[in-house]
Amino acid sequence: MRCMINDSGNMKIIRGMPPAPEECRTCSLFFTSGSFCAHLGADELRKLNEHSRALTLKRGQMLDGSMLRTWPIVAVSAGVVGIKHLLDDGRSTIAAFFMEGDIVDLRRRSNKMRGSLVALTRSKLCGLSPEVFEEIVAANPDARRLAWENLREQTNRAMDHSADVGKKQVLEKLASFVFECRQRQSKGKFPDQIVGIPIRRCDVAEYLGLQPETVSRGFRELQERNIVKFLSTSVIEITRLPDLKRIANGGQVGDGVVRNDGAGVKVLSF
Amino acid sequence: MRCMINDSGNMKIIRGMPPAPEECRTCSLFFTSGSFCAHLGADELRKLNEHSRALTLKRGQMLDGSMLRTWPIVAVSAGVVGIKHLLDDGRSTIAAFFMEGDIVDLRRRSNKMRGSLVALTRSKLCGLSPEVFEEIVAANPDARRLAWENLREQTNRAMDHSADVGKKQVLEKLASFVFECRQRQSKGKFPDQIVGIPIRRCDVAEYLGLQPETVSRGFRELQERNIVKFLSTSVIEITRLPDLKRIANGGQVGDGVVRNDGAGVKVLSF
DNA sequence: CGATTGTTTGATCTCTCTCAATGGGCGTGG
DNA sequence: CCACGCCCATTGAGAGAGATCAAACAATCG
Repeated sequence: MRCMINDSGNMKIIRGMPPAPEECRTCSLFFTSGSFCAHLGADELRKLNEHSRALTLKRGQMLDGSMLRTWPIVAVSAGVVGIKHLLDDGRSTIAAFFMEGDIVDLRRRSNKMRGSLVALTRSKLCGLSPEVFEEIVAANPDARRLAWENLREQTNRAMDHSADVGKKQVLEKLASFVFECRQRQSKGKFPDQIVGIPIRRCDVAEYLGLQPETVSRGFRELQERNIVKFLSTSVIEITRLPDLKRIANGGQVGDGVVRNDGAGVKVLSF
Repeated sequence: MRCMINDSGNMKIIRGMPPAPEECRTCSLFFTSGSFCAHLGADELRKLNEHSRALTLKRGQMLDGSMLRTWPIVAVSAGVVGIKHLLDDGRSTIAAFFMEGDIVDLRRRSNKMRGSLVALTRSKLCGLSPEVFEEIVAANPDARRLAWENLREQTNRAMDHSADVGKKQVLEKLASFVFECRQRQSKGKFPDQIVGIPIRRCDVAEYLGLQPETVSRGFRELQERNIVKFLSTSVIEITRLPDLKRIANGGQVGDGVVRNDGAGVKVLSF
């Protein structure tokens, strides 16, 4: 890293290095320690920035094919974007979603891209030049490691998600989703047991392969069982973490009313 | 590439280079032009081989945690392996499957691995040393590009698959699955309209989030509609490619009996 | 503040799962 | 080489979970 943040929140450039480009210095990725950009030298950053394009998307806006051909690699600096697949009869699915720090590489070998990148909230992206990106990845081991880890993480998440939507029950899907949100939300944003749902109900539904109505009913049931509590539409508190975990793993769990917890054995009724 | 295959099928080492290790010379990956190993120099190959471990798995065998900690990166040289997720109540899901040429990187950042690698057919694997792998990827741009492409392809497949299992209908899942098999089967193995199903029905079911019975019924319906024809349990012929494609894309399609194709308009009955 | 979009609730229906039983294929062992 | 046994694939009938439809309510945005 060529820059540091001091206690008063100001950035301090390590002297002797040329400064990072203005656009980057105001970008959250520049400061996020786990992010690709934070591991670049000022010279690399400048070159990447010169061949980048900042994009601001409103919810619902979509990066179409021509855009993606020019900017197939996109870094997310704020908001949530998703890969949306459309079916002929209008049904649509969100195959994955990406948040701050994710680098989405939409280049695809032979077959055409299925799905397109859609903003699920107002979001800020940075389209990166594939050539410069490759160049940096070749030269900078740190950046390479991070890019590889990021992509691998996306693969793992996508595979986990496949399993989640494949295993059928609604409550299980929702519980897994809550944990996915918890794991991905930036540290320190909320206490551990508070989870922000970064996307709307209908997007949750499309992500989990459900109907919005079903999502609503499922969340309601979790709340009625005292496993979670909705502080607002998009912020929930996990009140019974073990139960939620058990549900996410496919284990049965009761209505939250403990009949007998004397010997660690809970007799549960339905 | 440091080696070539001549017309009579024999391998010819380009002179001046040390020969590749014996184990590699008998491995299919050594010859497959799109594979990682085929793009390594003999010296790289030898070093990788020295720190590798060949594994032969029978159907059902699983690479457990301790194995995966030592060999988190695995190249598949024959057969089919899958990532299997188990739920507390016994349900299981195949989140993804891998075939010849795939490099499966099971290293995972913070959270523990969900799911484990299981052989879906008798298969041959090669556990690679992460250190040597990294070293090669750093030094060899060709290898880096291939490894990256392979991983990205896995990500894309996993995301497509999420969408497939999320969008509900059985026939659509099966149609998509047939296309996935077709796309992934090695070129020249079958004519274009013939697709081999490399895994068993029950694995297809677990992969698509269905029950084996439902898979069976679905395939039967596709055959009754004259869209596909089963040459054997594991080999199918696509008889109406456009219809199968339409189904895979979520469009409605009739019973295969064309009522009126005069003006390109098909009136379909159900 | 009004219009639009998103969320929740209830009633009904349909698709897929479940359970049970039969049939076929493949490998094993004689 | 053939017969046996096991596992897998298939078929059918019934049940349940989630989808669908319709409508009221809440939230967001210009």
